[in-house]
Amino acid sequence: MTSVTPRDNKLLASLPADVQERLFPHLVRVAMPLGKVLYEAGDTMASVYFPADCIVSLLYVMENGASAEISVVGNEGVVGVSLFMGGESTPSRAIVQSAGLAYRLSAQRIKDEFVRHGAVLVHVLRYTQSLITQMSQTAVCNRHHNIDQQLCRWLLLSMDRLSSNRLVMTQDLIANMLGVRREGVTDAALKLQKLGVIRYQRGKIDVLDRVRLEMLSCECYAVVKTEEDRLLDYAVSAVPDRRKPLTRRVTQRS
Amino acid sequence: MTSVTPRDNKLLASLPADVQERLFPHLVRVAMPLGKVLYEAGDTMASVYFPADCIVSLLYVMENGASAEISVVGNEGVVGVSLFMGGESTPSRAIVQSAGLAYRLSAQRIKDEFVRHGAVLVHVLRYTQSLITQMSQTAVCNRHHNIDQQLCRWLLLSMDRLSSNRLVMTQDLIANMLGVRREGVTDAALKLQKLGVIRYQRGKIDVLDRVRLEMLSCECYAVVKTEEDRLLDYAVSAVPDRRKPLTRRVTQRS
DNA sequence: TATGCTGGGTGCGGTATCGAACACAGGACC
DNA sequence: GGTCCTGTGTTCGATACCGCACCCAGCATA
Repeated sequence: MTSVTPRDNKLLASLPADVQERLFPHLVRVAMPLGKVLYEAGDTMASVYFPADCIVSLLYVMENGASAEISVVGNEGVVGVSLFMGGESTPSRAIVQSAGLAYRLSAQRIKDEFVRHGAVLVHVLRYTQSLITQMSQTAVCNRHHNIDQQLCRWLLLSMDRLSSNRLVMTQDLIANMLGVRREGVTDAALKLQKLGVIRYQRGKIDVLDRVRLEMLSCECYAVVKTEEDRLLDYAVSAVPDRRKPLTRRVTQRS
Repeated sequence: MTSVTPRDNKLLASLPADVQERLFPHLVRVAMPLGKVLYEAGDTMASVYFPADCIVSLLYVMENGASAEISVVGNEGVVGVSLFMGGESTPSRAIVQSAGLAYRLSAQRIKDEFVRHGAVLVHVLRYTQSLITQMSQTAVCNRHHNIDQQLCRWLLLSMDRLSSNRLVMTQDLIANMLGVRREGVTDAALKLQKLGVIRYQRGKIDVLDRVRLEMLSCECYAVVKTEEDRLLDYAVSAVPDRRKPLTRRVTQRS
């Protein structure tokens, strides 16, 4: 818990040493309790957040109150891409889905760094593209796949962003994220439990058989994961304009 | 038809004069016939396309062949944002949804221009953010709104990208875009026709009452349109880092 | 022990959409 | 004129999900 450092965020960790030296002194470690709202839809953003061990959901809330998660951000990325995209705000809400810590950076710092057109620009843009993939795939998934499959996808995406295979998350909250009824999640979760893939009890979900979970998931998880692996291959992406090999890795355990 | 110029693309038109002078000689005018595939999912992109009077759909195709449009690009934007985002490819297909002309620019030219970190970077990033809004809203719309509403949204988004209020588009194609059955579109279109909002005949759709169409649409159209207006206010966005006023304009006729 | 709250399980009718099959009409082509 | 193809209209049963209502179990608190 106290051993968390900025380098727990993979995006930060992958930046060149000189950029890290320049940036890290300005990072503020902040607690991210479950349910904390980082931005409300339309808010002008004052900072970006680099999750260390928490998960943040980007959620659209409709006029009638119904909602749907469009993407999820963990220690592989950053919350608040609109800041460097130039829009300063988005119509979505950012809310903490799994508690933990994050590092906050002021809007001006990230923009200054962005304008230098160095590694930060390259990294955050590639990350943003992976976010676009996740959003697009969510759109398709919402259209074509049933709750059972979507629950699997959601569990996998969440697990990838945590070190453990236990999620602290009620079915009601999951239903809100998926934009479906709580009962629908109950049904799907019951099926998974009967298959021995997960076990849950009052808000705690343990994934017992990840491989089977992947098989039961729709293709959307694999697409997102593959594209993430390709785009966030931070280790070698520090040189701008260097073409990445396009090989797609097979989905595998984190 | 022959009077089309690069300035018919609003993104190009809004660039500063010096950038236009540098860029325009490298633009190639290309025909965009209905159904032409600009990129297949996963293709490495060789060029970007600035639509002049055509519409391009970004489409996800699933393993089982089912598909869904995640966003639509007209003369307000550019096709191929992955090129400057750094990914070089996306898992989506880009396909011409309404025939016309576009201006093609090679991958290297756009990247060179991007690296100068001038108006082009600012413009395309803001445009990309509006694209993100469209994708996100599509995800939510797919989850929560019925075919009737989605058809209205889709017609409005398409009309905004054409000068006329006639769409040349069969119900079957629309169904592919929305990711629903053709019969579902037939039903929805029949209702709209009976209300006197549209008239159609064998692949030609005339919008007779746009105001009513907007009222019948779900909120998703207004959200996307408002955000587009805010982000693509090209006229005054040429200065990097200049903060835009955050006033939201009411949705109105194009 | 009583109470209350939260998380989860179940049942029921309603509805939107699906998959499939078929019928019909406009227009192009011979 | 006849023929064919494409675009549209219609029907029917299946199903996934919804809204609602209610119940039960675990757990904390008094």
